[in-house]
Amino acid sequence: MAPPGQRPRRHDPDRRQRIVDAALRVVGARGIDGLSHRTVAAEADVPLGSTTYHFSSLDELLVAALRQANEGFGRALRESDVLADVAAPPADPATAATDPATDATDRVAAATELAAALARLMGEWIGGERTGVELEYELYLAALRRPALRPVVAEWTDAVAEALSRRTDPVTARALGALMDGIFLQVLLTDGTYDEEYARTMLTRLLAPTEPPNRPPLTSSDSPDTSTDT
Amino acid sequence: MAPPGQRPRRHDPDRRQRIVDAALRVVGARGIDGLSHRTVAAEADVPLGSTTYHFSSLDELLVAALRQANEGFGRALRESDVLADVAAPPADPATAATDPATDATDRVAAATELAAALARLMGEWIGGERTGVELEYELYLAALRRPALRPVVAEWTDAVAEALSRRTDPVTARALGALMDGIFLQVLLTDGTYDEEYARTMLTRLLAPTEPPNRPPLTSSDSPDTSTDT
Amino acid sequence: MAPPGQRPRRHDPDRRQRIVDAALRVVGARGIDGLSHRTVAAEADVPLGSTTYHFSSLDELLVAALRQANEGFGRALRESDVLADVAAPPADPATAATDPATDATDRVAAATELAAALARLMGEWIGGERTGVELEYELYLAALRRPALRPVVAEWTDAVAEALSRRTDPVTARALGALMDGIFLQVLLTDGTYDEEYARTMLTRLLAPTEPPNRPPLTSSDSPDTSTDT
Amino acid sequence: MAPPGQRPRRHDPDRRQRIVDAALRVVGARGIDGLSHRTVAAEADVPLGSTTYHFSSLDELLVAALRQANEGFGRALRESDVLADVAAPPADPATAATDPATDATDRVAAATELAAALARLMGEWIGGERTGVELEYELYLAALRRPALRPVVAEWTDAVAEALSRRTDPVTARALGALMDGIFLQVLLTDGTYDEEYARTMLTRLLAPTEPPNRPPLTSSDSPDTSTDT
DNA sequence: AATGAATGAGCATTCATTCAT
DNA sequence: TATGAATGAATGCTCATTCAT
Repeated sequence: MAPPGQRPRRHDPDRRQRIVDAALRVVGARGIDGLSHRTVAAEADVPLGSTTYHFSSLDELLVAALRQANEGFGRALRESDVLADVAAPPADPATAATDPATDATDRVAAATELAAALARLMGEWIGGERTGVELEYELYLAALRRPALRPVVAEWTDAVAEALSRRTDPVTARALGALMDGIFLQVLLTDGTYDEEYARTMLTRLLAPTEPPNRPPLTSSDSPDTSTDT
Repeated sequence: MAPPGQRPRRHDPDRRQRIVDAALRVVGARGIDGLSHRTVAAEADVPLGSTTYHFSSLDELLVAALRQANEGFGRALRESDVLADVAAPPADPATAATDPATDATDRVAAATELAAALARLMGEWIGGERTGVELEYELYLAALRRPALRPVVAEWTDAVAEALSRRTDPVTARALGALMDGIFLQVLLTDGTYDEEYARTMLTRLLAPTEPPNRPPLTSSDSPDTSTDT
Repeated sequence: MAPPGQRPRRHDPDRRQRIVDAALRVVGARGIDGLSHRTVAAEADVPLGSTTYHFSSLDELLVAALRQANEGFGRALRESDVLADVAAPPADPATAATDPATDATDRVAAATELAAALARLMGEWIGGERTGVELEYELYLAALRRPALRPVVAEWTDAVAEALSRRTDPVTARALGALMDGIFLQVLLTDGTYDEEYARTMLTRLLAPTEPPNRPPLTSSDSPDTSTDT
Repeated sequence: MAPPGQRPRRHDPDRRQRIVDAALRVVGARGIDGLSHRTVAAEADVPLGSTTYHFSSLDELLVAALRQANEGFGRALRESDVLADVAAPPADPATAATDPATDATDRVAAATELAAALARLMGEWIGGERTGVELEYELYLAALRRPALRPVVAEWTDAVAEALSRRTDPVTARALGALMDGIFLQVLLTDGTYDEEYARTMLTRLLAPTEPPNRPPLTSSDSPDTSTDT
């Protein structure tokens, strides 16, 4: 039994974990630029050499930290009502297409509901301590210049897309993620405030595909300009 | 008279400008973390003291650099056909609502067109050297942790929103910006490829406000799976 | 029974040998300064502790490595035609001194031949990958500051001198070694190219003692064999 | 006037020089491996940052140190009687070739003399503190793995060759340098003793081109300058 | 107004070695 | 007998900033 307050502590399992936790605290408090072997060692109360032993480079530590942060939000997502089985995932639109009118109505309702749930979740997340969101976005955005983080970000966006795919098609799911990112950033980067109503509206639009009103849907003239890309 | 071969260059107007240009090159090449008084002095070929003289802190230099980068994209935006006066800006959707049917048709056409123009612009931007986009996003996102940059980012998002407001309402304009950011980031952060079709589709949805149900619209062919990505 | 995919490898004979081989590769690739318990363990694919177990200090490992490198060149020397018994080793110049003229002629011919063989061998050695020579010289020269290596270097120079003594007297043999070292170093230290002709010429001179022809100039005390080496 | 013992010392010219001197002392005392920004700063009694300011890399410092060491030996060489104009430099052996017999005699005498002077100089150098020679050779040999030093070594060998060219042809001059290096190394690397007689003998041989006795002495095309160096 | 010299803090990383198993 | 974990020291280097000109 090691005397408390001292620092013999040879055998120390889950020291690795403690270091990751400390890294998240450091990034939260001082930003990624504030993360160094020294700062994290101090925060975790372990010797300097210990941090380089467990994570041979800072990138490695960042990867672990980002992955852990992702799990945090993933859990929040899962625990929220976003994924509640209000309506069965309409994975295949064709199956349920018995009564068009009813179907459409249901789909719009489901979309509204999902958008609202997402907007609420966003509000909850950003409403807490700003540090939390900032921390996660800082790690997330660091992938811009640190290729080592990119696979982890990809894992993350895939996971979100997949989760939302239970309530919409995969492509839309990705777009929802993109829009949520964009909205968060507008708030974070400009010292703005989060407007849940705005988020809900826009997410809803993304979920309700452009459907021209009561006219024979898209005229053929619509096809050509579709293909204008590249 | 300065001895030839030396580097006197006292009285040097636009030295300030040269420093900003150099800063952009440095950030493009080595990231924000690679920006220092030294690196920028070397890149601009000015004495070290000169950089601290003109920009007493790095933040100040970053502000100037971000502002200049913004102007670059602003110019591209203005020169593109995104803002072409195809249709008069329907600033207030209510005003033009004379003939619902015609109006709706026009609006859909205008939306499709604007979305396509934006998606194309995005493609052009990201299609060039990745460095360019990366550089701008790096400066832009740096505001997350550098309050000094936040006003500049706000200026920027306001400018974009205002520009787009000529073709849609201000709120939607902001959302377009958010979605564009989100899409760009998905590409940049995951080493992904830009899918113009996907971008066009989602921007279109954002531009086509949710039309309340009770009508029998949707043909199955119109459902989300249209957006074939990859 | 070790689980597959792991790396149990307890009882591993010739692990010691594998470590020495790895050390040579490491020095070849990264220089002596790049040699550490860690690098060699990685290169040999053995656990870190294993290197400190078999070689309690780096000097010990260097000794083993140098000895092994020497054997490599020793073998090359033996396999070359340098030691071919073209002419019987004129160990004692005096013995054969029957007919001065003939003898002198023969000796010149033998010297020319030996010098040519040595120069050729040098060319072959340095002509391959520069890494090989560099590696050996690096270990060899390390003795300058590492007394532990000096006995090994002495072994080596003695061995070379002894080998050459079959074709010339011991003192000259040592000088040949010295000149070869000097020539190699001129090439290695200045990024120069090896000039076999030059080497041959100078080795020949060393082998053909300044024997004043039929004139009486030099006092006998001046002749080379006077130089009693230790 | 700065208070002694303190360390204000802002304006300090020739601090650069002091650092180089300190570097030589450090290498002399602890070897190149013992040279670090810290050790040299301590030895020179300057702040750590000062060493990195004046020499942005250790290689740069080593270059300066080696150059300075070279100058030391160069001075010794110049001050010795090695270059004394005993006989006019027979730069072109052909010119003086009036009376073959006399000429040959003179040349042998000159060679003997030069060799003796060189051997004596070597003895003086190595006879002093071993540290001096060791230090210079350590820097010199470091070029093996540090390309940055190679040009300096080349400068040096060229300078020596050129100096000796006043007393012999350039190719032979280079060979003299090589042999001297080789002899020094045999002493330094094996804890041996310097044998001036041996050195003199071998240097003499190098200076006395193999001229077969009483036979028509090799056409001039065969003389040392044959060895076409680059 | 402009700048080169100077400096102390801090950085990521590598390392020989110790130690408990 | 081997070995993975652990650790404190050290290294090369970059830096923002200060200061005397």
